[in-house]
Amino acid sequence: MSRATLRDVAKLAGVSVATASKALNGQPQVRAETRERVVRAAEQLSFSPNTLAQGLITQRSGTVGLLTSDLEGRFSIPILMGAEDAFGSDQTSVFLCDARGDTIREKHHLRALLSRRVDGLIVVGARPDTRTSLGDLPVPVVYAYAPSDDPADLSLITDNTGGGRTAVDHLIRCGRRRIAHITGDPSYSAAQDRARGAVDRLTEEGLTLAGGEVWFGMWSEAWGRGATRMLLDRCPDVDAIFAGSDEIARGVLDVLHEERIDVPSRVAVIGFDNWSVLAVNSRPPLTTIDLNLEHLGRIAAQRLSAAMEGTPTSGVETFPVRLITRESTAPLR
Amino acid sequence: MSRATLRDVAKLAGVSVATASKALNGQPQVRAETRERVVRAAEQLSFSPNTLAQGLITQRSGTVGLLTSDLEGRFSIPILMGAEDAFGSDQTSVFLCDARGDTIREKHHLRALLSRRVDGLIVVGARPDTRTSLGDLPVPVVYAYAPSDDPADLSLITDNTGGGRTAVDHLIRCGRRRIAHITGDPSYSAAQDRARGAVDRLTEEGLTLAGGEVWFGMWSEAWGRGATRMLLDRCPDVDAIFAGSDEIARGVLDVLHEERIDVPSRVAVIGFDNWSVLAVNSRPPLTTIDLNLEHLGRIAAQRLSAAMEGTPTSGVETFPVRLITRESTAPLR
DNA sequence: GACGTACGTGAAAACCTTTTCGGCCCGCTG
DNA sequence: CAGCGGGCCGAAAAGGTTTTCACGTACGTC
Repeated sequence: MSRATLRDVAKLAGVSVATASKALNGQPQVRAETRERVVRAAEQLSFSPNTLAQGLITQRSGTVGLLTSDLEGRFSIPILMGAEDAFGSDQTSVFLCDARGDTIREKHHLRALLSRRVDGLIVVGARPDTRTSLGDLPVPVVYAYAPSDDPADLSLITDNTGGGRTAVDHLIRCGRRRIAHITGDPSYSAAQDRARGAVDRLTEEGLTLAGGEVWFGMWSEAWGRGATRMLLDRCPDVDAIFAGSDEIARGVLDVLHEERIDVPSRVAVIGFDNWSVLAVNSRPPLTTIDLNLEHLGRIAAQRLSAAMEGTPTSGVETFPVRLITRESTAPLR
Repeated sequence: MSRATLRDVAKLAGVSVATASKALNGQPQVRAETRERVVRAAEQLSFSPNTLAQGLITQRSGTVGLLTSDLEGRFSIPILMGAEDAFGSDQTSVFLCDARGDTIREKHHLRALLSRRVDGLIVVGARPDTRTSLGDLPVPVVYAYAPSDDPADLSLITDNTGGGRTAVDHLIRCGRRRIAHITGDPSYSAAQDRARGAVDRLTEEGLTLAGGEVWFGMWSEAWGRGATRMLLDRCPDVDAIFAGSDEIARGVLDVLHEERIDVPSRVAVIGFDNWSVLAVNSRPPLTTIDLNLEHLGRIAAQRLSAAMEGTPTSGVETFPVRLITRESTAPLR
């Protein structure tokens, strides 16, 4: 395969480049018969227009940058996928850049992306805490997952507080009253927010946390196991555990299983993240909260498109999470 | 921030665009003093060259496409990361496209990428079986993880056979003699290859598989659990289990734990993939085989660069895997 | 003082496409 | 028959950069 240009096509069709261009782009001022000839010539040479040249003149590159710090992580990928399919793949392609949490690498990538004249930028954080704004750029930017600290930017985030509330609400509806919350690193706003949502819902019901307080620790199975042992020790009549992540939930389930405490009949367990390799394969399969990240990605793409068309928005938009019920929770009795 | 062009810079510096270009690109035929003036002007306007225009004339877009079918999966990401850092991020940016296993979507993406004049293409499969070649393209292509069926293409794959051999070799060195192999879907060449490597190594040692044959099934924890129960039933004196994936290994560990069979003192367990969320957090942490995919990605980028520079290669290159020892294996006694 | 050389600079072409505008031809109207 | 309008096409400019080549100046050499 070689590389035909529009001029080659025009020559083969016996017309000028201008006409060839119009023919291929569906412009009306070209006779049907001529158009047909051009189209055939283009096919014959397997012509595909040089997007660089197009971008040069339309001032639109048809590309966007996705700047992440969480490539190995599991948050940016679903967002990326959502974004990818919200932009028609023929219209817009996405440049993926992973800054690996390094600010200077991020600057570097940013520079490269601007140099490539991306039409917009999606910035995905590694954790849901606010991050510093990229400042004023010549292209629109959407922050996803981790919000920008500048209210003039547009940030799209998941509703962690609502997630905590939803989780506890589900447990209450299952008839549970002695609900504990084991979660991860307290320096994560996600941990704080989920806990707050959980406690709020309990309070509404006139309940307090089993175990007396939130069990903060680490985002790991090991912590889930350790905390569960301590919890059972201190509060053996607990009838539900809300884990701050699916990893933690796996640890919780593991210990309950070891102690021959049946899930869900005696203790219900709910996780967070819907990380399917963990949630689907656990014993029993884990009820959990899905962050709906593909949706977030799709919306990010839409907002970015809107901004590119000239109608930017700003502020923080919060998106609801979704309860995924599996078998680790069930009504009492 | 606005968008300065080279002309603006030139005007501000009081030189022609030609001179400005040469000054910024380190061409020798510019007086030092002039260069300095241009550079300052460029900084002042925060000029960044339009890569589209550069690409148009140099016939190099400085981009490559990464075409995958496994974005949600865990194979393409490490490869992508390896590739990303092998290309200097300032030299080359990567377009990420996920075909989601759909051939027509793949064609679509391919068309778009060629239209964007990518300088090269990396194709990553979702599973390690051979895939049909994309055929003759105007840019070099490297197939990674899943090899192309056309020997004229260059394919980079992991050594699954060697991995199976390495796993069993390690178990043998731990003094194990009654080694079973529980693995996934037999339609995957990965499953077949790993099994073959395992059996070969056993044969060299004059051993046969505990349980009589390879236990093919599914790539899931549940199958790992089920198979282990059957295995213990039929062959209670097994002293090592080689699991075809870390997921399966988790299932294996789970049942052994349930049956109060100590790992590694009575039965050693080794997994495959080094999927860290599974392997690191298991009880005990899992010895496993790492596919070294970042390395594969880096090599893919290097081979692609070489091909872009005019020295293409072809055939299938196989890359060694790596044993990661944790605590689920140990010498007997 | 004439000439050659080296160096620094600028004009212009090239990359490929889109779009505007002018021109041509045809048929129609008055 | 003159004039006019509409339909179709091509010439040319534009977009931002790199590169080639020619030009001008200053200097050194004979």
